[in-house]
Amino acid sequence: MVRSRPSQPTLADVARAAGVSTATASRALNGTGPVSAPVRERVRRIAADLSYVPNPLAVSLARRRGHRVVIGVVATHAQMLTDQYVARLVGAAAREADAHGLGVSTRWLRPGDVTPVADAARDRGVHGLLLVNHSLQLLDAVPVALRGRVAVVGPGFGRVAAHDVDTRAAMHASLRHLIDGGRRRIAMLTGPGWVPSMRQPVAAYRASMREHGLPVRTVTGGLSLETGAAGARRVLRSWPDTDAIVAITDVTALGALRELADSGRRVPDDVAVVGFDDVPLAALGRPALTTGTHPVERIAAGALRCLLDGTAAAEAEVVHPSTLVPRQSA
Amino acid sequence: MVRSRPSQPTLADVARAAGVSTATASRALNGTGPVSAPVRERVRRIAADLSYVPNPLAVSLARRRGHRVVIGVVATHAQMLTDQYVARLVGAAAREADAHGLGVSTRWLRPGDVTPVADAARDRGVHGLLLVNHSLQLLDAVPVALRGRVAVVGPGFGRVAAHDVDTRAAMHASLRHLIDGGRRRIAMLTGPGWVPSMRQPVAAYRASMREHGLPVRTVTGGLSLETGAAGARRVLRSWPDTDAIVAITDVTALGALRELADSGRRVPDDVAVVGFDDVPLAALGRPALTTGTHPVERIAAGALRCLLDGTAAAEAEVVHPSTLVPRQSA
DNA sequence: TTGAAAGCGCTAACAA
DNA sequence: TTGTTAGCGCTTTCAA
Repeated sequence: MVRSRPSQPTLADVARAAGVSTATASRALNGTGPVSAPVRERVRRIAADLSYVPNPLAVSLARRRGHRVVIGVVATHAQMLTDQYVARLVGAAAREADAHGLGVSTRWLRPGDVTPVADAARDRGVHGLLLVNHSLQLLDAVPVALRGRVAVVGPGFGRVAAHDVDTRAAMHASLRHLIDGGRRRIAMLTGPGWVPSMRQPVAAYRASMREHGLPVRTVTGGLSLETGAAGARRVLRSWPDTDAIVAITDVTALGALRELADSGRRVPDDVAVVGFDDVPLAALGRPALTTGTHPVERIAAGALRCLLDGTAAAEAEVVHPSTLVPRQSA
Repeated sequence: MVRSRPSQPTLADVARAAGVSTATASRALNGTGPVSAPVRERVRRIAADLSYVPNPLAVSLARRRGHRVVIGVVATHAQMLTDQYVARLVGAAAREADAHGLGVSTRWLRPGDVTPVADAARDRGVHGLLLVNHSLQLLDAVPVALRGRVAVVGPGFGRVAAHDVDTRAAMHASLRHLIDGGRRRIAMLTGPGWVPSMRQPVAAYRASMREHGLPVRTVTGGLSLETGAAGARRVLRSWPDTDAIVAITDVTALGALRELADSGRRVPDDVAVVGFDDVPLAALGRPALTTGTHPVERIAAGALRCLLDGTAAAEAEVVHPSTLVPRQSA
């Protein structure tokens, strides 16, 4: 089959110009296997001269690995894929992926539906899977074919490589800040029960409060502004003497802030409020929200990297620190 | 070379089971080329029975096309890649890409530096390029090798396929809303000059104001809260009787809102404010910001789709409508 | 309407 | 330390 010469130089071109076989050229460029120093240098120089760029498709095909990382987001509604947090995560992953010649794509996973994981295992284009908002059940459904190619953002349950923010330490820091500021009757607005990553801070809150001999006051909520406001209302009704509220997320905290304003309480004078996530809005609102940072970019980069390096098999649980940002609300 | 049988069925397996050649099987499954109806049916059924999933890498390699879409974001700082707008765009693109078995990655382009575009053309893994915040100069630097595989978010200058929000109509709608509400002395906070997509709304503002016989009052700004506040301050100093401000983005508008509050003006009583983008914060703040929606998800999906379909060559300029969301600020 | 076979560009097992 | 060569799984000529 005669075909017009493609413009891009291939490994064969480099090898020919260097007077070696493609195998040697491959070894020289990848640093894999034995190659004499002079040959390696020559091959590399010639590759540079020809401005040779390996075809990542051919590389991946030959290495039998996929070309993209699928970010599986567990959510009740497809709309949650456009959530700020998810977008931040995907953006960071997409950036990290570029350096490796890979791409990322996102996929919606319904809670309880594990078939997408099996599908991913069957798709040879999938290099790895990054799970968000996953449950333990989902991790248990990961087929062997995908072993070592799965990482999660959140708790790993000792099953897979996991990258998470240190919500426990963040909660301790928030409570310490409040207690140091003289608050004693501190209530917590928690998240919905189906998100496992939101159970840890609640546990930390309980433990910390007990440890300080302070009353435990929790109200279960959602993740929206409205549920935050409703939660604050419930708190004030149940325990009118509450002098501080810690919320599971900034959005919840902002809802609480609004409710407090509407009910005539002064923040932070009457009630202090602390959030978590440090969304852009936190710094801009009035009063500006005291909150803990969420190093999403670092988490995404870390998780993606261990997926790309094949480090996922290590099943490491990396916890990224959060920093308390004191502003006006507490 | 002996190798353990891989678990995934290949096209060869399907062809063998159907008693045809791989060529016929390929044609039958892809619907390309002539295949008799019964053969096609048989092949498809067998493929389904075997739960055959084509290897996207092999497909792409054979078809000589890339496996990922690179989103090139022109920005002065790398940090702008973590911008809300960009994250929303990337998130939407990643979602759309998944259905096509592709991935996306992002790359930072410094203003004026066109080498990354040439690099992308040289990388056989790049299926297409999606440019954001691009300049005309950048589009002119697109090498022929990339022709028809580039799409942009923003103005296409008649060079490439372009998807954009209808900023012109959005500006007209905002001004109509203000004028209907009795405002006459309407100032505009514009964006930095190097972002070409931000010139159109300014032009629309000028045209519309002239058309109504109203005074044109523009103040050049940045895209941050601070520059928004500074812009509002300049407006009030230059034209103290200003009764409305339209801002190039929501963040700028929020900055103006804060400045107005600090200077004791009531919104919307003394001065009305309209933004653009409809960021989450717009609805949550007090007063809630009147703004125009920015259908980023639809823009990203559209741009990506025309990249994947090869429709990019059509050089179509698709303009997505924006909707005015009246809230408290105007 | 079908099949044989030549790629696509690279990696890695094996022999030398 | 190097080269030969058989894949990786699919598409697409070309001849039948």
